[in-house]
Amino acid sequence: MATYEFRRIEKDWQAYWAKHNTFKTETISEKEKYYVLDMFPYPSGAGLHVGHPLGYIASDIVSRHKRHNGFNVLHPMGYDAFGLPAEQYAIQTGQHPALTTDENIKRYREQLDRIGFSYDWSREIKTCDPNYYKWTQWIFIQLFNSWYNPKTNKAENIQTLVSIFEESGCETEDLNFSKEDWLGFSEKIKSDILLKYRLAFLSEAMVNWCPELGTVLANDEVKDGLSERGGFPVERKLMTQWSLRISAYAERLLTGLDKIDWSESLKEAQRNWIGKSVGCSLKFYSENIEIEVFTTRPDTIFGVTYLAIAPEHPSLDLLCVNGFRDQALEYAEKAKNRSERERQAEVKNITGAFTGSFVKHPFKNEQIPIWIADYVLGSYGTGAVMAVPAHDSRDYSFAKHFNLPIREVVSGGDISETSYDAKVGEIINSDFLNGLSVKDGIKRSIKEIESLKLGFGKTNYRLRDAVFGRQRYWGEPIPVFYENGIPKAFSENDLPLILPEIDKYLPTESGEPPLARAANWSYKNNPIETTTMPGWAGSSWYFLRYMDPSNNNGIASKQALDYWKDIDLYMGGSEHATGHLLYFRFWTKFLFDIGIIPSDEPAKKLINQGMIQGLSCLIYRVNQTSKFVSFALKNQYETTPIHIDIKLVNAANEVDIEGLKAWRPSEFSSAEFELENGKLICGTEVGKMSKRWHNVVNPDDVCNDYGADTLRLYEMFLGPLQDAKPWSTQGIEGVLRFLRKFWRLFHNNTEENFNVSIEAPSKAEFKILHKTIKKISEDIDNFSFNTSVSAFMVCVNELQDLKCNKKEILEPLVVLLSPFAPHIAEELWSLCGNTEGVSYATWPKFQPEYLVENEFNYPISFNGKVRFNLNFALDIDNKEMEASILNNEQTQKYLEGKEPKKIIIVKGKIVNVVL
RNA sequence: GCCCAGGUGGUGGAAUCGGUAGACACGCAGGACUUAAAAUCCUGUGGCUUCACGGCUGUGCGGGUUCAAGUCCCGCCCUGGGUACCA
Repeated sequence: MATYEFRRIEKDWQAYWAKHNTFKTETISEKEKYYVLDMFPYPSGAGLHVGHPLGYIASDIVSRHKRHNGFNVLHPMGYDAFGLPAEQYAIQTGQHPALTTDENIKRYREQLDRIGFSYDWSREIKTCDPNYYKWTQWIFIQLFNSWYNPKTNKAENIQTLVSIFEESGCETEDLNFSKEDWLGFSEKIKSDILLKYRLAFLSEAMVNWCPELGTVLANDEVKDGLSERGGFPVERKLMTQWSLRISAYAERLLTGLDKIDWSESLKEAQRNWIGKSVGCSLKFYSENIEIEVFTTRPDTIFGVTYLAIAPEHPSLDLLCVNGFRDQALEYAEKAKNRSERERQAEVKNITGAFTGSFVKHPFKNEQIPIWIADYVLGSYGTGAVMAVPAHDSRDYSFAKHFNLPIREVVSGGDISETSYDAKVGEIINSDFLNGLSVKDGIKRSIKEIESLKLGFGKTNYRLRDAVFGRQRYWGEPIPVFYENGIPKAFSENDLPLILPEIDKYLPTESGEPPLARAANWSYKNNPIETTTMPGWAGSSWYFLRYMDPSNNNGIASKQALDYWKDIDLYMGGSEHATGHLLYFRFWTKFLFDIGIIPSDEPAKKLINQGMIQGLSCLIYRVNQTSKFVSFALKNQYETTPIHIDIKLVNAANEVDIEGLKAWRPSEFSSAEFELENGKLICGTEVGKMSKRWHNVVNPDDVCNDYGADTLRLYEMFLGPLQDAKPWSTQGIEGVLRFLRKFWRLFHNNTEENFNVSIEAPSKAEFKILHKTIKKISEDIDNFSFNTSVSAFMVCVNELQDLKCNKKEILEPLVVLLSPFAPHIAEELWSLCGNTEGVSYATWPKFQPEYLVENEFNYPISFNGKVRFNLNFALDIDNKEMEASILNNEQTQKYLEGKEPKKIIIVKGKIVNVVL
C-alpha cells in the first residue's frame, strides 16, 4: 500500500519554494510589516544538532502565520562568521579561516534547507563578507567620531565637544583647562584629551588577558576566571586597548528595559549586569591624606569604624607608615598578585593589613584607621570604602576577625551575632541624623556632606566599558591608523579595510597580533591598527542589514530602515543576556542618537527558547584495567565513566559491543566486558549536546527517518518553548502517526486514493473546525506551540470518529497546519485542487456561532466534591435549576436528609451544594 | 548569599480568569485483523480499596483565605538558571 511519502513530498515542495522564490520579501510594501528574527548561528564544524532548530521552528511558525494573515514578513537568516574556532583550525592546519567558514556555512545551509524554513535567502548575510564588514567598520568610525553629551543625554559628533573646548575650556574632576589652553595644546595633547570622550577610544586599562588564547577578552567572555571559549585561565593585565564607552549608556540601557517585552529573568540579568547603585562620594582627610570613598549608605556615617582600601589603591604607598609599612606593603603585593580566580575561590578567607594611617571622621572628633583589604575591589567605585561593620556583612566579618569596633547606628537588628544590613529602621547614636528613617537619613546626610564640600550625591554602575580590540586574525580590522602616534579614523570612502592575507595566523615573534605580519599594512604611509574587532561587533547591528542587505550607500536605505524599524519578534538563547543582547541594544541606541535609525530599541519582543539537552551514554572502566562493567555492577569496583557514542546504544540502554569495538578499536577491541544478564548496560546523563560527549543528534537523520514535518511538530510538542528539555525520540512516533491520520482523512481512510467530498458539513463537523481555528490562533499568539500540536491531534481524532472527509472542513485545516508542517500542507492543498501554493492562503476566520451551546452538562458538587453531572439549558432560571437539583434522586442521597445551607450556581461551569 | 524561573501519573506535559486535576502523546497491559511481521484499529491505564456499584485519597511540605485552591496568602524544603566580596 502506498503511504504518506514524506521524503518525496518534502523534497518536491522544497524545490518548489526555491524555484518560485516563495519567501522573497518586498523591501517596501503597502502591507503592514512584521520582522521575525532568529539569532544567527556561528557556523561551527560540527554542523547543526537537533537543539538548533527549536527556536528556528518556532519563529518559522510565527512567520508563516503572519504571512497567512496578510503581513509583509521579513524572516532572514545569516551567519556570525568571524570567530575563534576557524582561526584555531587555521593555526593547526594552515587552512584559511575563510575556507573553513565557507565549508561550514554550506553544510549549515543544507541542513537548514531540509527542515523547510521559510527564510528569504536572497537576504543572507555573513559578517566576514567585506560588503558587510565595511559597515561594521563604518559604525566604528561613527563611534570614534562621537562623544556622549550628558547635557543632551545623547551621542553627538565630537566636533560639538571641540567647539565647547574652544569656547569655554573644560573644568571637570580630571581635566581643567581654559579655552586659551586648548588652543595652545599640541595636536597630540588634544587627541589624548578627546580620547577620554570618544565612544570608541584607546586607553590604558586593566584588561582580561588570556595567555593561552593570546588575546584580551570582554567581561562577559570570562566566566569564573576562565575564558568562555576554551576554558583557559584569565589574568588581569594593564594594556593599551581599544574600548567602547558602553558605560555612557548605562542609564538608558537600564530604563529602556521597561518598554520592551523580554522575559523578566533576562531583564533582571541585564539589570544586575548594569548594576546601578545610588549613593554618594565622600572624602576623608588627615593632614596629608585625602581618601575618597563611594557609599550607598551615607546614613550610617556615624557607624564608620575604619576605612578599607583595595590592594591596588593608588595612594597605598603614601598611606603605609612607620612600624606597619613593610608588613602592609607585603600584604598588598601578595593580594594583588593573586589571580581573580584565587580571590574568588577564597572569598571566605578574611585577610587584611593595617596601614598605620588614620583619617578624621567628618562629623566628629575621632581618628579612623585605614586598612588594606582584598574584599575591596580596585576596579569599582573609588577602590576604597567606609566600613560600617554593624550594617554591612563584609565589614562585620572583617571587624570581627581583626577585633575592630562595631557601632550600631540603625535600630532593628541584633548586632551581637550578625550585621543588620536592611534599609529599614530608625537611626540612632548619630547626632543630627538621630530619629530619622534610613531613607530620610540618606537624603539628610548627603545634604550635609554636600554643604561641607566633602562629597556629593553620585550614582555608580557596575557596567564596565567594553574592550574592543582582539589580538587575533579572524575578525574585522579596526579602521584606524597612527599618524605620528596619533590615532586617526580612516576616511569613510576608503572602506572596507580588507582583512589582509598573512603567512601564519600566529602572533609575531615580538608578540604583536597576527595582522602585524601583513605586508604593507599601512594607510597613506602610516601604520594601521593591528588588533581586530571582537566576535560581537558584527552581531551588534546585523538585524539592520537584513532590511536592505546589498545597499552600497549605507547600512540600509533610509526607506527600508523607516519601514522595518525594529524586530517584532527576536528568538534566541538566554546565554547572550549580558553579551550580544546588551551590545546590540547599545549600538541601536547609538545609531538612533546619530539619526541613522528610527528606533532606540532593536527588539520589541524577545523569546528565549530553552536548550535541548543531550542524553549521554556512559560505560564504566575499572580503574587501571581494560575491563568494562555493566551499569548495575559499577559500584563493586573503582570505576571511571567513559562517554560513548549514543548510536551504539538502544532504547533499553543496551550497548552494541561489536559496534563499540569497531567505533574505537584501539580502546575496545581487546577489552574485557563484565555483563549483567548477558548485556552491557550503560548509564545515562543529561547535559549539553556536544561532539565532545558523543551525544549529538543530527536533524538530517531525523528528517530521513521521520520527515521534516514530523521533526518540526515533534520539537514543538516536546513542551513549552522556553523550557530546557533533554532530547529523546520517545514519542516522535506519535507525531508521525498523527500526520498519517491527517493524511488518511483526505484519502478515504486508506493512504492511497485522494478522496474529499464537497458535501456540506454537519454542525458537529463545523464545531470541530472552529474550535480548532480558535485554539490554534490563540496558541500561536501565546507561543504555546506544544498545545497547538495537541489541539491538532484532538481535531483529527474527532474528525476520524465522524469519518469526515468534507472539503469545507479539511481545506481550512490544511492552512492551519501549514505553519507547523508546511510540506504535507502544500501537498494536500494542491491535491485539493489549488494551483497557488498554500503559503499565502488566507488564515481561516473563526466564527463563534458554531461554538454556541444551549445546554451544559453541569458537574454537581457537594462541599466542593463533584459527585455526578446533570444537563441544563444555559438560559435556565437559577431558581428552576435549584429546584430540579434538589428534587434529583442522587442529590437526596448526598444530602443525607440535611437541608443545604446554600446552592452556588456558576453559569456554564459548576454547581456547588453547601451542606 | 542575592536575583529569576520552576516542583502535577511510569515518562514528556495539559488545566490561559479560583470552578470536573491528569487534555494530548509516549510507555505499558489486553484484544481485533494477519500464516507471520509491520502498519492500523479497539479497550484499559494516578494511588489505595471493592466481585461490582462505589468509596477514600491525590498537584514538593506545613498552615491559612474561600461555597470551591495545582491556581490566591504566610512559612519552609528541593531543583534549574543567572550573579557575586559592586560598598
